[in-house]
Amino acid sequence: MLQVATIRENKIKIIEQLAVRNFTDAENIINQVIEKDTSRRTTQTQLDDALSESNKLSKEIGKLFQAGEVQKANLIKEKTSQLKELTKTLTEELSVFENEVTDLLYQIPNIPNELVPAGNSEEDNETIFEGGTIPKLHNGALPHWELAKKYDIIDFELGNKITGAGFPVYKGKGAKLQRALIAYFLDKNSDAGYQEVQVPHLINEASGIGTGQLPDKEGQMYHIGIDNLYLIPTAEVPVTNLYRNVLLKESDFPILHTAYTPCFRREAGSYGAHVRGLNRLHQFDKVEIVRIEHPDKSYNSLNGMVNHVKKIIVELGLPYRILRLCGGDLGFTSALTYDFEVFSTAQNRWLEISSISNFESFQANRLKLRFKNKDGKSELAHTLNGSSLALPRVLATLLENFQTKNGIKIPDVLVKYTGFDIID
RNA sequence: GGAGAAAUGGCAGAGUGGUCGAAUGCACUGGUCUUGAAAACCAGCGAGGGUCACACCUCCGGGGGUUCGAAUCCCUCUUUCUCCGCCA
Repeated sequence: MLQVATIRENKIKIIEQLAVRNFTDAENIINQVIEKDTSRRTTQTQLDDALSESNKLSKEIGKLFQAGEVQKANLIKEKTSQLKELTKTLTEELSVFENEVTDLLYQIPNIPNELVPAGNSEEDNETIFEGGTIPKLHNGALPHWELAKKYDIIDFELGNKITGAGFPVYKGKGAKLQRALIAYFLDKNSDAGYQEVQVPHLINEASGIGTGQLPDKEGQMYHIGIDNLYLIPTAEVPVTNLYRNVLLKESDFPILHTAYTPCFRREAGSYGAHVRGLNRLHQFDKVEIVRIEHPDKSYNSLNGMVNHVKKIIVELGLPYRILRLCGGDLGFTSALTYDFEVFSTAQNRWLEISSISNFESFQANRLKLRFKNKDGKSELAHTLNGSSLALPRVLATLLENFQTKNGIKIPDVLVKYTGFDIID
């Protein structure tokens, strides 16, 4: 969430920038924030004064008791009782104002970076780079869900029995290929300086709030009621939350992590033909990269992350494009996002396999993730993350694009991980 | 799951109702000394709100309570440790 101080100081500019994401209610909400925060501060000052007075009197009472002047002490006690009533009222008022301000802040999305193009939907995303070549497939080339059946490497029906739709079972070379991809991605990330971490797959409420999944997107996560925990929708949540309530030194930057985790998403209301096969699942694997950065360096790092992911996709030999998300498609917490899409030849469509974002201080503010700057003041750090990569659609595209009449060829870089070079 | 103990500043560790935001040591930062380093000595050294800056307020695991006054007493939650049980 945004900081009230930032909102106060840049009100006009923020309203303008939020218009890029079609957030039309911005002016109204921002005015309310400022108004409520002013009340909050006034109340805070009144409360502080009352407490100050009360503290003074209490100390006096202490001294009087020690001096044995009980009567005088009792006289002052009456005064403090009145003050106590006052502080109680003010404390309640203060907490109401604080909650009102927080609730308002929760409704305001991150301020889009200047590079974010205006737009309403994914149609308006800006393609900034295309690479690789789309292969010519032989006659009778199949979509990946047919290939999965033909070579018996992914079973979509079997998962129905265990859990339900959207929980596929990977088998034999399918399972091995997926494991190979995970290992390959992790190695690439480690080589680029990202420290590997293994994190919990269940998160508590505070973690969900820290990275912005709660309270806004509660319905997207699986919730375990008995323990009030959520299954992670992405490794971003546990990994970024490693730094919740942390005060860093400037020399700690940059912080780079990579993690492999399964991801669980309810995907409520998104069934249909376009989500066949591996295109959209309730459980899928992903390798994530996360960075904690100095504010001056975060956009540089964002570009570095994009280049890093690009290299991996190029090595795999997939046709791809990089999109800069428009205001309408930009996530609530992000200031600038680049999506990678690969071309799934048999389906004749682009599939998103990575999304790389700079959240600036939006998450850091909720996380209370700060660092001591050169002036010795605490300042919010910047957080970034990206997929490198989401497995199912990479798998789908590999299967489709590298199919031949004799089987599915494994990209050279993966062979040392799979131990085989063809699925037949 | 049962029984007991504990949670204090970056770390260790005092503090059991009244000038305690908190002794002391280590670590860290600056300085003196030194050719340089170490050692020694001097000084500084938690966070948030608030202020032009002070003042002032809040925070001793989280929440609630008792009291004029709570790190200190009570309730509750969480976590950690020890013992027992169970177990990959």
